[in-house]
Amino acid sequence: MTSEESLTEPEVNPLHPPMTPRTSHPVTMREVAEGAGVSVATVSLVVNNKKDARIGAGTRKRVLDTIRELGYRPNALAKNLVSGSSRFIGLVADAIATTPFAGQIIHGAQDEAWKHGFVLLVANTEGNEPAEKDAISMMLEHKVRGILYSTWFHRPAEIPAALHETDFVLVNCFSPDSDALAVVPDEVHGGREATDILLRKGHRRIAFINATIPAPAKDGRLQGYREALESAGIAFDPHLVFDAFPDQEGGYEAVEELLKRDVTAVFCYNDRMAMGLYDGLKQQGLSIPEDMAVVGFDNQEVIAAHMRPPLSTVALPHYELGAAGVRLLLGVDEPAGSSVVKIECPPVERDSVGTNILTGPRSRWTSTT
Amino acid sequence: MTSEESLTEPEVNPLHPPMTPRTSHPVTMREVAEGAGVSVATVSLVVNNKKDARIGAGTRKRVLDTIRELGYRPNALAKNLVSGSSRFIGLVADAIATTPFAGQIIHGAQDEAWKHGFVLLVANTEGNEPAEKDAISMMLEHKVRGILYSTWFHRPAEIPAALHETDFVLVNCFSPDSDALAVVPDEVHGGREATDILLRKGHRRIAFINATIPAPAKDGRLQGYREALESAGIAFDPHLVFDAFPDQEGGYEAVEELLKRDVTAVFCYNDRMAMGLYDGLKQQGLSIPEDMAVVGFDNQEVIAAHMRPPLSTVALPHYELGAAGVRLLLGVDEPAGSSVVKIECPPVERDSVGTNILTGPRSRWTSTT
DNA sequence: ACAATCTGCTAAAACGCTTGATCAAAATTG
DNA sequence: CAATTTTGATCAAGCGTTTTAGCAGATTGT
Repeated sequence: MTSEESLTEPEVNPLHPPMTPRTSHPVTMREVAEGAGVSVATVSLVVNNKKDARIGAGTRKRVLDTIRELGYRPNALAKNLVSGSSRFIGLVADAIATTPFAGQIIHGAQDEAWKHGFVLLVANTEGNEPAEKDAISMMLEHKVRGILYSTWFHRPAEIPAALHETDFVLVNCFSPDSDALAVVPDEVHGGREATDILLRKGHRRIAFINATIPAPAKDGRLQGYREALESAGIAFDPHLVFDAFPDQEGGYEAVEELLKRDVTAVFCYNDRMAMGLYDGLKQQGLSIPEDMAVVGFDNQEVIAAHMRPPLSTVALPHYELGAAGVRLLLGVDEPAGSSVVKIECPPVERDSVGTNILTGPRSRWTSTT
Repeated sequence: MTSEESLTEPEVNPLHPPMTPRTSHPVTMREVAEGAGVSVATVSLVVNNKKDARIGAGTRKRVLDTIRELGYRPNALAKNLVSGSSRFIGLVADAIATTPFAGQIIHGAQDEAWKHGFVLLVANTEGNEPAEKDAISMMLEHKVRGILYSTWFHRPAEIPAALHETDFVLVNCFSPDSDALAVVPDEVHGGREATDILLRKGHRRIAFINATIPAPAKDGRLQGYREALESAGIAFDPHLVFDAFPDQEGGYEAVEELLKRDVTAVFCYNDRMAMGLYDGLKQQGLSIPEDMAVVGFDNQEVIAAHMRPPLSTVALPHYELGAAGVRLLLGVDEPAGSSVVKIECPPVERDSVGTNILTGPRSRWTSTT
């Protein structure tokens, strides 16, 4: 190599593979600056087009062009470093996989986070302690804006100590002995909605098959059932309420008990139970909703919408839980009153409740999904 | 300020709120260094306990203690900045929520990523173009190690241009016109497994109700069905194969056609179809598996395991898809031969196929989940 | 015509961490 | 005991940004 390398014009040479420098290491702001013949500061100002920055039209264009030419992408890591705070929100779930529900929580959280310029960092712990600790550590190390700690079914939860090192919101669970922010489904309201569906059809004797296992849902839905009856001026008959294991088997087996009750309608603790109940009823030669109107709970799309007839139910607002969790975390929503925010469970009417038993088949309540 | 500020003893003063500095801004390495009376370099060496770094036992302990005292957490952002590469893996999904399946992909990916010290950045695009572009951009800006691009059902997919700016792997989809790395379920193998379940029970005339809509699954499963028959020395009878819409309704309505076929067993394109089929069969007074053995496909836990009787099916390996995707991305696995890796679909036997129709009720194949 | 103002841009210090080069002191050698 | 090696720890540069302060030249006001 001879010394006079600067013989060539110092004009912008056809630098880099003309477009998309895919193989090479990422293009930095400095390279853009050099390419455009300006300082990095200028590039930064253009990139973020700061309102009060005074940049000449020509320069701006030159920078923008160079950016396009080089395929520059800002480095979020560096950006976060200097700004001190990252745009991450952590989501710790105890069962991403076990259930379709978790997906909805993630979805809601991710949408809402995105809306505010944040991205989701997810970790699955499959309920195991050390994994959970690791997950939280990792998130803290990434300086997340905060953490959503979610469970796949509504329940009380212990708050992992590390969570206190950052902002956090419990999603689908709550802490009985602290006033941590939490978002949970409004079980009582849901129970009322479920019962109301049947009441609106004119049913007066409505059974409620509750779960055998203790849970906020168990108590809440029962209370909702009672409240709905009361509002309708119907006396609560304890005889119409009994327990079964909350799955298909349980529902199937509950049929015998149910038929002793002399009711025209039944509210099942969940959709799976209703699914089993369907089988049992059909086996008895009974038809739904003519012989027995049925509503479930959970709105498990895969089953509820496609049973024969499609099952009326009440939806668990998982999407909303995730979204509300993020809003609470970011302070977009303020918790009113209690630190536990309750989200309504919207009713979903399908054919399993038929038409109004009083006004006949022309009821306007029937809907198909 | 007078000049003699160093009057106070330079000994470690009781700095900071004794423990867990929750309110204040995060503790940095420099604060630890000051606290322990060493340089940041030393702290760094201790934190990462570098093998070849020579640190005195005393110093090490002092640093470690200070770290604990102050509640120091390394800043992953800064760490990544200097090292150039982040420990992120992006997961772009077209439908986190619509289906329970996506959850499994996330789960598998997250477990595997974690295993290699990576964390998952998830983004849901709900199939819409701009969201997808944004998601990918965001991931590129975070300098992810690579991106998993996943779809909720197995299908050909177009590769978003931006993906080429980093390493990526298609999950549950593939690019017909490029040799991009991809992981998909082995539909053919699955079809064979499904058919084999029935063959093992001694069935010879087996119907296959395929989907009406075109998909890799449609062709693959059919081919698997044919291969299985062939291996068993049974001639393929096109009359035994017909199409139905792949949901409960479709299955229900397919019963009529099915019963014209004079078969003892049926392989349904998916579980939902099988679910409808159950209803139809029962309504005809037929019982499963005595009058008709049934296998489905997908192993949708919510339904398959809890139908009456529990449905034999073939599982879509979503968890494995996610995990294999990550391995492929990180180069842990090398694709053998084709750039499209096929994952086996394991059979899941339940009671819907009953006992061997030839050897009677003592078959060892029956299993309950 | 000269100060005051405005315009367009740059220098340089952070941000929290890693790491190769150094360096002083202590331990080992011949 | 001087020369060498080892040990223990520090310096300082750098990762890719943002941002404050500031500087030169152009434009205005009087």
